Amino acid sequence: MNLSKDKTLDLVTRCGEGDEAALKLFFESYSEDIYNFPMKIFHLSEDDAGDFFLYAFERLKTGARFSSFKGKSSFRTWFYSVLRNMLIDWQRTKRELKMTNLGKINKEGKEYATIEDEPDLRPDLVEEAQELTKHFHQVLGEIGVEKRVIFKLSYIYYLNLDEEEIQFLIEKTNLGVDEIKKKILGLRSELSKREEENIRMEDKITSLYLNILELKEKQTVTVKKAPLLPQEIDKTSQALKKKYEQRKKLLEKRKKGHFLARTPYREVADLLGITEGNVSVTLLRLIEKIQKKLKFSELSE
DNA sequence: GCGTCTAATGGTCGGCTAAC
DNA sequence: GTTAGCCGACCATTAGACGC
Repeated sequence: MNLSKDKTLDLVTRCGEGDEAALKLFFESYSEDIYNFPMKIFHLSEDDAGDFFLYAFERLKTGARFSSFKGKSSFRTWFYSVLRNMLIDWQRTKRELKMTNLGKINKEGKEYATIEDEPDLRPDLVEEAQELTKHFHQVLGEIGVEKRVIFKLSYIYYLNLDEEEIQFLIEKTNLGVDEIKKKILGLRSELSKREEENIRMEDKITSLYLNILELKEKQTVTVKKAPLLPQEIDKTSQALKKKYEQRKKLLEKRKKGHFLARTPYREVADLLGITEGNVSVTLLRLIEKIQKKLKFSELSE
């Protein structure tokens, strides 16, 4: 459904006031956009898009978010920014749930999500993520301590070393506990810069998508004036092509896992006194092994 | 068969400059 | 201010050899 600018502004204002009829009409008009958003911009699967839809719905249904729309930009531009921020929050929540047990309990004794200080209304998803975390650590625990340390050091930004692993590092490096902790803190600090850069790249992907939408709109308008402005059409087409290529490159990088804050092999190799090639090959085989085990257990359930 | 290592290769990044 | 192109340095991956 395409509403006029005035009608959209009126609808959004009423949603901001918590008007139930307006909220109902809003979801009737924009459900499809919310659902398609993660697939179009972040190339997520339909399953993930469904999960994100529920996440977004829970956060939009009160109408409180709409009060920040002042009509300075087009509603769609504003709305996509809101969805983009929500999607980043959702992905972070998912990632944290997969890596660690949240362990945060509210006054009523319920677990809550880390991003927003409110109860998590999707217990099924929480349970599923916790199960996966448990499984992942179980599989990791079956690997020898040396390999496990290589793996955890490589992803030290997201994982913690247990006592056995720290003891192994002490013996292997002849460093004291404090020195090892200092080293790990140093690595995490460096990696946090990389994580910030990753978030910046996610923002860039969204911004490119919005640019593409604007250019497409411009192209439609210009084509209507053709053949008077053929050069203008050509210019817009070229700009559009360029934006598509930039976005494609970033999406490919993300697909290859370049948006993960992984410790450089050199750091891991130096600390353990092994070669970088050794780290690389060990990590590659470990990842294959872990994936195989996780897939096998999924199939056997 | 598995693990480790090395050398070669390909890919990426950062700095610089020029053009728009 | 942004983008593209170039180049050298650095990093990650891979193939192949070797030992257990």
